[in-house]
Amino acid sequence: MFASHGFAAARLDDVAARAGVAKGTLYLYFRDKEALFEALVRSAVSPLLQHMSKVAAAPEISPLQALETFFALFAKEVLGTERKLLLRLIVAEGPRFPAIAEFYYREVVTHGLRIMRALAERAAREGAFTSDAAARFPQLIVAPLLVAVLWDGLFARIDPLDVEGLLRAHRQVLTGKPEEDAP
Amino acid sequence: MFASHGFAAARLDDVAARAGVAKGTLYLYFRDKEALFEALVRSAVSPLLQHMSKVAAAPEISPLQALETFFALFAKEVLGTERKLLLRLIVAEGPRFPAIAEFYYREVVTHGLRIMRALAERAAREGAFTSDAAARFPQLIVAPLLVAVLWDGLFARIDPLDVEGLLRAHRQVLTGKPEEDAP
Amino acid sequence: MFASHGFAAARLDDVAARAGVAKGTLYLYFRDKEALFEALVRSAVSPLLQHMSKVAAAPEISPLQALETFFALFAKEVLGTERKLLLRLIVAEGPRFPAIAEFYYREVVTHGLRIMRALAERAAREGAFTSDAAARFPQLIVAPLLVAVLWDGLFARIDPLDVEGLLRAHRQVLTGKPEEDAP
Amino acid sequence: MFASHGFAAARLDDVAARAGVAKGTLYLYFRDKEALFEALVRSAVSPLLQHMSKVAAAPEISPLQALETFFALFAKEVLGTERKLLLRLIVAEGPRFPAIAEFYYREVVTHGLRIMRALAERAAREGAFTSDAAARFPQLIVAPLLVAVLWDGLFARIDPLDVEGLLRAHRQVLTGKPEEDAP
DNA sequence: TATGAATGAGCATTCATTCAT
DNA sequence: GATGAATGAATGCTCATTCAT
Repeated sequence: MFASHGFAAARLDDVAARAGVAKGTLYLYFRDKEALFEALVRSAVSPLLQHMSKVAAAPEISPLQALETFFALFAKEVLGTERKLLLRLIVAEGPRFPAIAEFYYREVVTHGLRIMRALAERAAREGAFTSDAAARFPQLIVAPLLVAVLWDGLFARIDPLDVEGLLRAHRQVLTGKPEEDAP
Repeated sequence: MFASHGFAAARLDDVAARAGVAKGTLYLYFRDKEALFEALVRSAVSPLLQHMSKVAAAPEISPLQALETFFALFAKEVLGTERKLLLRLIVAEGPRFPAIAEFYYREVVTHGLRIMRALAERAAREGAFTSDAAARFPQLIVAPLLVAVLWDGLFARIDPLDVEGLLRAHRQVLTGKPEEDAP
Repeated sequence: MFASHGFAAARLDDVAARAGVAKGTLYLYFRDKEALFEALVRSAVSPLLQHMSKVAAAPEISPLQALETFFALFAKEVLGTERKLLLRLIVAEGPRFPAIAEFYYREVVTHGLRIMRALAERAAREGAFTSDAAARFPQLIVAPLLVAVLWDGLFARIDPLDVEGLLRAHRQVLTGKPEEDAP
Repeated sequence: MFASHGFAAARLDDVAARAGVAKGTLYLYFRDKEALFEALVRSAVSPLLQHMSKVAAAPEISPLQALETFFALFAKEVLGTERKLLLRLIVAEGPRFPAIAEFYYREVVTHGLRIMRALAERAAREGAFTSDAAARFPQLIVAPLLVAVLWDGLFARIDPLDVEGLLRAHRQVLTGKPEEDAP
């Protein structure tokens, strides 16, 4: 409900109904709507973390392979599931919920950027990336993923995005190669 | 009010107060809250479009210069003003206001991407970009800008972003050059 | 507007529009909505009075003929026109507008009943009516007319009323004749 | 509240206060103001129906006695109670609430007229009525009752109606007898 | 005299929150 | 623990009324 309606427009009636409990029951577990919302985000974030850890724990494969794997995982496990809604939710409601934003920053953003940075540094060292720019600003690696998620939410019906093509092109830019080798 | 509170949480009382009119007056000009919201977005978007067109219509400057100008303009006119709130607003409320999303797509996204595509094609042809990847997916050029806006709204207080550095690094990645010439 | 929507639901916007003037103009002529309403009713009542006078001024025809004439006039000039709305309006809003009710009583009801009473007295004297009951309660003569008006407003769409038949039957009852002579 | 103020002017605040509940509580039981209004009419009408059925189901009493009983019942249970307000309410608001009008027609009018018609037919057959006019248009029997209710609402303060006298005179007219036997 | 933009009190409706059972 | 009926503050919207032009 929160993901599809936003914080303010989500009704606790519906939340309770979807949870299969009475509305009053919610208040046994959460002080108020905000607390429920924050708990939801926190709990929804952990699977995201686990997925990220998987990628991070990947064995010694080349940076490019790691990037490809990461992108594929993202496409499948975030864009392909309701997890994309979580991302949108944080972007939409974060500014009004500093606690949420901070939590998300601490639990997801720093981890993710650390992994991306390590990847980019290795890639720069090994010559896979044309510079250490992405290592200094690992946000550059993730930015198109975020665009994909938001595009999906906003314009999917008008002009669906070729996510795979976008990510392939993104890798092309990062590696500076005019053409990507067929897999 | 919309930008800082979101659509649902913005109260028309406050909107009217800020506008210096009585609540009823709003209804002389807008059918309802939603119409007011759409009008706001429309009106706030026009100057953005004009700015973009200016850059696009720039005469014979190199693609890299155009990129730099564009980024600078963005940093100053969007990130440096309340317009960044508008962007966040659209991202946050767009999914629930298809009309807004479609309007924004038609009026802003297509224009913007067309300009970026033209720029990227020229850059690819002239060898300024390492490939035509950005020409095929001009979203790649804009993605870090969006990230900058969202980062600003979410994490500015915790970990402010070096926007200039980010954009410089972004240009570095796009051009494939290990280091950018000092301006 | 008042007739079809009732006092409360009639909007002065619409009244002004139908009158072809601006809303503010109404207030040049009427202190407020109530004053306008009362003026409307007062002015609409006068044609009713004129019609009644016609009947009253009828030459020396038999009571039965007078009755027939009166009923026919009513069917044509009240039920067949928008005047029936006025009647409904007074019935509906009268209880909340004592001034209206009193005015209507004074201007219409007393006149009407006086005429009916005179008619009934003559009819009783001449043996056209079976008793002086209708002379003592001339409302009895008018009651079916009122029923016809209200029925028209409430049930016309479900079960239209044969007004002519009703009034013929009513005359039959009043005169006590098993069958009415064909005219 | 509805009866004394009309539908539009009745405030749910007052309704709730009179019901001894909070305003929000009303919406637990009725979808909106209109639904509440319809429910009110429905609930107020049922006792009326039951009373009527009682009289109708009366065993072997003469038509005249039935008529007398019916009129007495009406005087006591409608004119003597707040139910008369209901009648006025339906007359006043019916035209704007077709559902109400139809419901009232189906549930009350048809029943009532059927009973009156049966009574009138028997009376005509037995010679108690001078013709079958009232059997063909049973509205004629009820009309003075309606007049009594409306008169009460409109002119009671100016010129109270002798209801008993009116109804006695009405029976006189129906039966064609110059004078009614003392009971 | 006429306008119509502006007003703001008023009201129906919603929904987060409470609490007796 | 769980319920769900009840609450009442909050808010979008309407419309009679005013008044500067």
